[in-house]
Amino acid sequence: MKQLKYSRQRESIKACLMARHDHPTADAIYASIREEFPNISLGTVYRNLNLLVELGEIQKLRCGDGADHFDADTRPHYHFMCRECGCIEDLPMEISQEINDLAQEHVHGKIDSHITYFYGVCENCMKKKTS
Amino acid sequence: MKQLKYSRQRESIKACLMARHDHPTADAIYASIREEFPNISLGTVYRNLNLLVELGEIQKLRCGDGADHFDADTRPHYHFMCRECGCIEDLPMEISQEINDLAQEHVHGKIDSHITYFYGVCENCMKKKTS
DNA sequence: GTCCCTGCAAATCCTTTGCACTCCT
DNA sequence: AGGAGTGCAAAGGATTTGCAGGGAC
Repeated sequence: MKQLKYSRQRESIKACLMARHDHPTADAIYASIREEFPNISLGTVYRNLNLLVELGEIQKLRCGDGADHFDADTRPHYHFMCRECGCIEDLPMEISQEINDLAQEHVHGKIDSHITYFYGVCENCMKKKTS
Repeated sequence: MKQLKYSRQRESIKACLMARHDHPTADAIYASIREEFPNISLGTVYRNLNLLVELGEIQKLRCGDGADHFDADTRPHYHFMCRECGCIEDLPMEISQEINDLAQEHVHGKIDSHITYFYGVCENCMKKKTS
C-alpha cells in the first residue's frame, strides 16, 4: 500500500464527476477540468480516474460504445443507454440477487457479481422521431 | 443494401467460429484461420466478423476485458466470465423478460433489451487454488 | 466488365507509460 | 529530503480504413 498525497487535480476531477450525472468519458472530464486547470494533461485525468476507481470512490462503466464512462455514484445500480444518442441514465432499482443465484445453478464456477446494461431509445430521441 | 459475394475467407471464419465454443477474439480467430489461409490479413478478419454480425449470423461480446469476443450462437443468452483466466462460458438459461419489464418502470425511454455478464471464478481456477 | 473482397500498411481511437520536473508532507 | 503527483509526448493494444490488385458473378 503506497501512501496517498493530496492533489488539487484529483480533487477537481472527483468534484467534477460528483457535480454531473451524465456519466462522462475521461475525455469529457478532461474538457471540463481544463477550464479550471488549463494545463492538466489527459494522462493525469486517466491516472486519477483509475486511482479513484481503485479506492472505491467512483466506478467505471463499460457500456460497449468503445470508451469507458465514469460514475461518482458507487452504489451498485443498473444503467440504461440510448442506442441513438448514447446517453446513459441511472436506474433507481435494486440489483437483483436472484438472478445471480439463478445463474449460479447453470455455471461451472462461483459467480460473485453481474453487470447489466439496458438498451433502447431515450425519451428525447423518441420525441425527435415523432416530430 | 449492397449485394453480397461469396468469399472463402468469410466461410472459413464462420466455420471456425461455429467449431469452437470458447468465444475467441478477432486475434484468436486470425491465428486459427492462418493455418488454412496463411496470407489472410487481420483487417479481413475484422471486416468479415463485423459483416457477419450485421447479417445476424454471429454476435459480438464485450465483457470488459478490452477486446471484443465473438460467438456463433446468435440466440440471446447470458455469459459467465472468469476473473482469473478470462475464459467465457455460456449459461444455458432463459433471458429474463421480467427484468426488462421491471427496469422499464424506472427509465425515461423505451427499453428493448439488456446485456448481462456474470463474473466470478471458474471451476478450473478454483481447483488450481486449492492444490 | 463490374463491383465486391482481399492483403497490406497506415491511420484512428482510447488508454497507458516513461521521464524529468514539481509539489505535498 | 523523499516520494507521490504532474505534464508532456511517445508507446500500446484493438480496431478501422484507404488503396491497388484479385476474384466472384
